[in-house]
Amino acid sequence: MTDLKDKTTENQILDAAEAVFQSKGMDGARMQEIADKAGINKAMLHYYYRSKQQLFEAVFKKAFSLLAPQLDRIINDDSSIEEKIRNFTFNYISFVSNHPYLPNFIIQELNRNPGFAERLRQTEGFPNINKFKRQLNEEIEKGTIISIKAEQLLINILALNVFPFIAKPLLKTFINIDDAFYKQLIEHRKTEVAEFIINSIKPKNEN
Amino acid sequence: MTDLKDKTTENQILDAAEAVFQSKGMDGARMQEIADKAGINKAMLHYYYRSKQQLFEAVFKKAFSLLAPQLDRIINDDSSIEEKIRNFTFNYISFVSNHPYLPNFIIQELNRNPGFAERLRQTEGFPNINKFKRQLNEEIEKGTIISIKAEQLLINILALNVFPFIAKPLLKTFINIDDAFYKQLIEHRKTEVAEFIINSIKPKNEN
DNA sequence: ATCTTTGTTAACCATATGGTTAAACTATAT
DNA sequence: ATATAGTTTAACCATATGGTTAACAAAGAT
Repeated sequence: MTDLKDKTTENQILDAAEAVFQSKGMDGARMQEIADKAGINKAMLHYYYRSKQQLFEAVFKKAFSLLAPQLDRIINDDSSIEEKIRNFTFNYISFVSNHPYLPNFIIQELNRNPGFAERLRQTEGFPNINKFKRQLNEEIEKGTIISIKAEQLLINILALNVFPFIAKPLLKTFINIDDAFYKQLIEHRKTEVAEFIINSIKPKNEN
Repeated sequence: MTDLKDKTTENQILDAAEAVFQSKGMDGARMQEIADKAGINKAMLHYYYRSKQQLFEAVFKKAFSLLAPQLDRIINDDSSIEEKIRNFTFNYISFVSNHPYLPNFIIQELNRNPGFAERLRQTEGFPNINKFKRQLNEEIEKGTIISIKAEQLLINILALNVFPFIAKPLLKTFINIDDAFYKQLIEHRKTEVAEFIINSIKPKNEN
């Protein structure tokens, strides 16, 4: 019977746990709130996931597995560096716009528990950057891209794409705009960020 | 007597609270741990700062007032956009290298309590971007900088400078390097990030 | 039909946690 | 010396919190 029918409860729990953990973090989350949101008894949480920690890890791994393989796929396909930058930017911002809590959740919890990050590398779909590195160096060699370390470029790509979601409250206040305008800025970034990056790594005087 | 002599206890508390709050966040911090770290009785925390919330806010405001005015000063001085980018990048990365918990602490707590951000705008030293905006638009008019919205450029500048500190555990795993090498990457970024940005906003074919 | 496994609940438990209190201590002013 | 105001402590308190238990319900297997 544990096939598909009674998965409902387990899924209700996971859904509720996602909502609570992702908006309040491990420390701020309360088992009671998760139970309430799932519409079940608190004991059920422990019946399906032994402890808060294990429920949390289930949520975390699911969240991570939603983002990481996406990045991995794009940086390891057959397109050019330039196309990869455009693809990643567009896909990532589109996806995260619909899951705005994800990036902050992941980064926050990795900060709380840095050892966690290491355990993730073993995960299926964890981004491998070797191909990207080789490809970038080839394009630099050919002169189609200026000299830049792959690590730095990858940090820059991630920074420009992820940061606006993580720092939204700060940035909104800083540039003094409301939610609607912020959303609009993000929308523009789906293409602008890629151009910004590409502009930066394209050689000058290319005529 | 409350002049300078007995400020010690109050300062010990604030120092301890800083350490604990900044590494564990509001939710993860424990009053007992702060008391222990300060080497005093837990009741003292409430004697000097009525509640956890008030102690937290003291820590938060101090942290914010360490970063914000620095940014404000740079973007409102008389130098060119290009110089401002170089100055900010160098100063910010240098400063935060010595206070690595600060950016994550601030951004995390603003996410936990977005209303907090609004209250900060009144703060002395809160960055005002109007001059930067005007200046940027003038330079764009003159053709020394390509067309870009001030808001987007500011987001990009902050993203490239701040993100590597916030996402350190993720990035370390992602690009598969140890602490020493990460430190080195950051060191390079003190100048590289500015060049990256400037490269991106400088018109091509400038000869 | 009834035994067994799985799912669910209400009540309970031990401990952690933010906060309080009353008494003791310290030092200064008179 | 001693009254006074500020400082510090140990003990205490109410509540929140993660987790457990025992009894009960549902459903499949025999």
